[in-house]
Amino acid sequence: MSRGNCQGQGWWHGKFRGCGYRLTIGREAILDILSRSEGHLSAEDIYMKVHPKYPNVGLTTIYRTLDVLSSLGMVYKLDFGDGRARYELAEGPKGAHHHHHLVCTDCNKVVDYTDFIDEEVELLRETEKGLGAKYNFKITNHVIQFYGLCDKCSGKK
Amino acid sequence: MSRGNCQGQGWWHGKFRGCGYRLTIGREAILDILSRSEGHLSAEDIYMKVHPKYPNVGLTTIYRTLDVLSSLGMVYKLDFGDGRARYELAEGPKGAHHHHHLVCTDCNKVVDYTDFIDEEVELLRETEKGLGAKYNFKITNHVIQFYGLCDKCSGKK
DNA sequence: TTTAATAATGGTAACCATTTTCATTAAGCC
DNA sequence: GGCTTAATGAAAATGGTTACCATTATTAAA
Repeated sequence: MSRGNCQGQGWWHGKFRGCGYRLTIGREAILDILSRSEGHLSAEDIYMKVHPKYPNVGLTTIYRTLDVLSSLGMVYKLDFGDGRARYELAEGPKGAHHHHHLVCTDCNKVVDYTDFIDEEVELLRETEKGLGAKYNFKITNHVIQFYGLCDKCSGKK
Repeated sequence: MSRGNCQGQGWWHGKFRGCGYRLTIGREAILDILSRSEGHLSAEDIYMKVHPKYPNVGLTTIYRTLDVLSSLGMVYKLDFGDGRARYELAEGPKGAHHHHHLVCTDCNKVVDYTDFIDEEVELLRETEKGLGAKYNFKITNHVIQFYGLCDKCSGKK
């Protein structure tokens, strides 16, 4: 297999193998879907997209794979408060832009924003350091999200 | 019973009536529990605490009441990522301290912190204004939360 | 290549917090 | 007290996610 630089079989190949996981058809299909569709897909969304091409990849595998991916830090598991988790690929090899989310509570539209990101990230980093020390927490993650009504939905009613 | 000035029947009486809601035993019991127990209670937690005194207040009513309370802004509905919602009284008449949360992903312990709150709130306000204008969102809410391992849990294993 | 060890899979049933349904009860107003 | 209608509770339904388990695929060893 090629050297470590992510050419030829997807940059994730190495990551999987390095952690003792096997790179299977199903997993590859899921990663493929995630990387080709910019968005926040639910497990079922992914299932729907994978199924036509690979009809024998079950929903269970989708969930299991997303779990693995998220524990490897390759995928972010997002919660927009509508009762189903969404998943998005973490920064790839070339580092997709870090962003936060703005969620419409009516139509569930999600806007990725990067405005203020620098300030937010800086404050988060600072806060993490402070809180971690004060409360003896080993902070691994954070959520910052805004909820409201989008253009269209705030006009209704 | 006394006149309208919030003496003797709880400060929430007026708020309820003013919005066309009826003040019932169940609702009062729930508010009572929420205001007396500092914490983040799940619907079932509340049910458990209400039940001994008012055995005929059902879980359904708990859920429905929490919904009303949260739509009135009297209660915050929180999501710590463990599959069940938590509720806490919003600032009462004397204004409890605004705080954010630090959640242990292992034992689900939650720390309310107020450190950095001022900076956070200021940044949030700014961001809300900026994002609202740019994306035409009417922002009504935000979440800022940290996840990690608490003192005890990071020591295990 | 054959084989053995074990990781991964898919279908189904289970899980469990939350909602819905609907007939009954109780609040608030006269 | 009587009336209108919101509120209620019990049970059933819902729906995303997980557990179970027998089967299959992958890898390393022989």
